Amino acid sequence: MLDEIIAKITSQYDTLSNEIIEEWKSDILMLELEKGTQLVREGSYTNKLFYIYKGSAKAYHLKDGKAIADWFSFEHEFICAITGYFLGHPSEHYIELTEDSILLEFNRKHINILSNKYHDFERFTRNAITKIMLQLQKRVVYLQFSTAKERYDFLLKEYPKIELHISLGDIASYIGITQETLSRIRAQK
Amino acid sequence: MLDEIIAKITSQYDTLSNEIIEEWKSDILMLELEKGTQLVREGSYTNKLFYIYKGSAKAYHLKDGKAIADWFSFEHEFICAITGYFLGHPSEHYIELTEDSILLEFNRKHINILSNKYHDFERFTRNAITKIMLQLQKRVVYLQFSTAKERYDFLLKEYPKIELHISLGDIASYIGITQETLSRIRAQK
DNA sequence: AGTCGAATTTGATCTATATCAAAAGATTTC
DNA sequence: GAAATCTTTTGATATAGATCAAATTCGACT
Repeated sequence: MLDEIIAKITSQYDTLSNEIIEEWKSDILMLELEKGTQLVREGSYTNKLFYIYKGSAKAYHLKDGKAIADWFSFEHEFICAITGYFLGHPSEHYIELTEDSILLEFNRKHINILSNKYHDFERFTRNAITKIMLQLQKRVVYLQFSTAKERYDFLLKEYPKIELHISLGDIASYIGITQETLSRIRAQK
Repeated sequence: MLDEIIAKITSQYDTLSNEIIEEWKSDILMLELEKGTQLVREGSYTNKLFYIYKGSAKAYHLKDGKAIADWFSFEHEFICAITGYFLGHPSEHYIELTEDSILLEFNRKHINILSNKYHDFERFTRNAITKIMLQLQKRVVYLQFSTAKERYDFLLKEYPKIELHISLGDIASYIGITQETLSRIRAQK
């Protein structure tokens, strides 16, 4: 099963040689965890990167005591506590499963070792980061200047089935509006 | 002078061998252009990446006929029409110099050739993209849920001297508020 | 199946910021 | 250096969406 998942991951980016994949596999954890499990807590040092095989997860932070969603990850996507992972700072984010999930856990050190050792793996990580960067760029554009309804419509275009997996409150905070406002937008559809 | 600039760039990320630098130099254009010059226009295909050595530039797009700033770049920073460059789509952005500037122009094809040929160069580009990604992440956080004043304070912390280089209207659109609101925030300092 | 707690909806009110308009200041141009 | 143009400020008003509060619906657990 792990082979199958890795085949799926590499098909999304670049093909990697068997040699690289074998070495990579030696340090991957496969986890099956239930909804609500916290993978990362705010303030902790984290060097973990997750790949969702089944299920979904969210990264969020607290502002004035309220949870604000920062990143959702669904099947075949990565998620990490972004500043913690890339900068080595204590995490500003929590990561929590929003459904019962099967996921892979990678370790930053091991990823870096592989990136340094294999040019192909370095390219692979660059492509993964580029994808995250472009997703963030899209979010900036619609957070900058658009109405609550435009934000919601944009999100639905990106993730048509998000409602099946993520609660209204989390969706609202992700697009920068209150849950009451989102509820009213939904009502008039 | 080109050598000096390249030394500065690589010192910000990773050291590159002389061999790589020589090959890289063979396809770099150095430009001295005046304020207001448009480097990229909306709708055009663009495979150019710029590095600001002196001066500054902005990327912006039009929404309902109004210019909305997406990215500022100051001395020793990169700028490109992000979706055009990374996805090969017609550009959604304009890029324009906000001051008389000296800049380097790189070509995507050449960058990609170097990245494929040299592992060290691949790592260098990954680091540059990671930096852009982290900048975008920070912007998302403050655009998501903060008041006009919080956004402005945050921007000033990031770029204390931005006022010397960028007009009030551009700054306002960058943080997602109107210029009248920004003017009033400034007034009560 | 019924109970309890959480999530969502609905209602009433408030407020930060947008919008529209015009004046005041800067900067560029010939 | 006066005219023209662009940028910033100030004022008056409108409004999208926040906030506060309560009712309703949903879902998990015994």
